[in-house]
Amino acid sequence: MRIGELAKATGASVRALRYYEEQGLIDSDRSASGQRLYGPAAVEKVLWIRQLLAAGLPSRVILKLKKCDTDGKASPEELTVLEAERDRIDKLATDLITTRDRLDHVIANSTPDAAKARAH
Amino acid sequence: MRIGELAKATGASVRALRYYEEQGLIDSDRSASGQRLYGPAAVEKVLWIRQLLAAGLPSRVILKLKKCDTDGKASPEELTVLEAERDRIDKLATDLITTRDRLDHVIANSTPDAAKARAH
DNA sequence: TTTGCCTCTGACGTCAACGTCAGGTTTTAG
DNA sequence: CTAAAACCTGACGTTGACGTCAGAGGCAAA
Repeated sequence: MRIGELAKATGASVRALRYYEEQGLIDSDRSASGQRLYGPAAVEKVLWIRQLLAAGLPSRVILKLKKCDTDGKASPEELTVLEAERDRIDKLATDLITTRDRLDHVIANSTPDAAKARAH
Repeated sequence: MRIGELAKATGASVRALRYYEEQGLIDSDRSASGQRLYGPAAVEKVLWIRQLLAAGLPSRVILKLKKCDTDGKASPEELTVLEAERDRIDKLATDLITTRDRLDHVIANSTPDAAKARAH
């Protein structure tokens, strides 16, 4: 598949895909004329990258992760970084839940028919 | 308390606190010479703001939220925005959990003593 | 072959949440 | 009284993940 098709399949923009390649996060074959060509496995890879980006991992760290993934091994320092990221994500997730709950509470108090509840 | 003390109490930098004020997220009294003075309640307010920022809410949205909080009511459109943010946070949190799990899996496979497991 | 869309490589623009520096005033410790 | 530390207002710098534009070439249909 070409880059436009991969973009549609993943939700990433064409620019984003070129950026990922520029950062070393994905690879591509090239046609005789220089156009990028991807196998079907690229879809999953890009989706995974986007999940990690959404989780706040910078592309440098995702690059480490990719090496671990392909090599099946990591240096102790890299491993430390990855574990730190995992813990950060974990804390972030639980913090987000409490934030959502508080936000929900504020919304409830701002909802018109909450006047009754407050009046009580 | 003055701005430096509030910074230490909240973990925010002095610059960040001035930025929050600039965006209308917090208020401050001023001393005769123009220095910012805060009541003890400011600590909680700032911590809440930081939670929301960490959750990815832009300051514009946090400003809406502040108005709802002080007024105890919101316009329907504002309410829609806030509910959308809540849902976004909710989805983000669950996505983060699955991302962490996948990341954990990769880490396990990259750990030296995982060779045994793979060899099996 | 011409039309219209896709793709290419630079390269500059953007945006939010601050960091940082300059140049000056204020507060506090000794 | 003085020096260090904290504070003030601008204003410019930074960072990451792209958006956007320019100029040139590639590809399928009619």
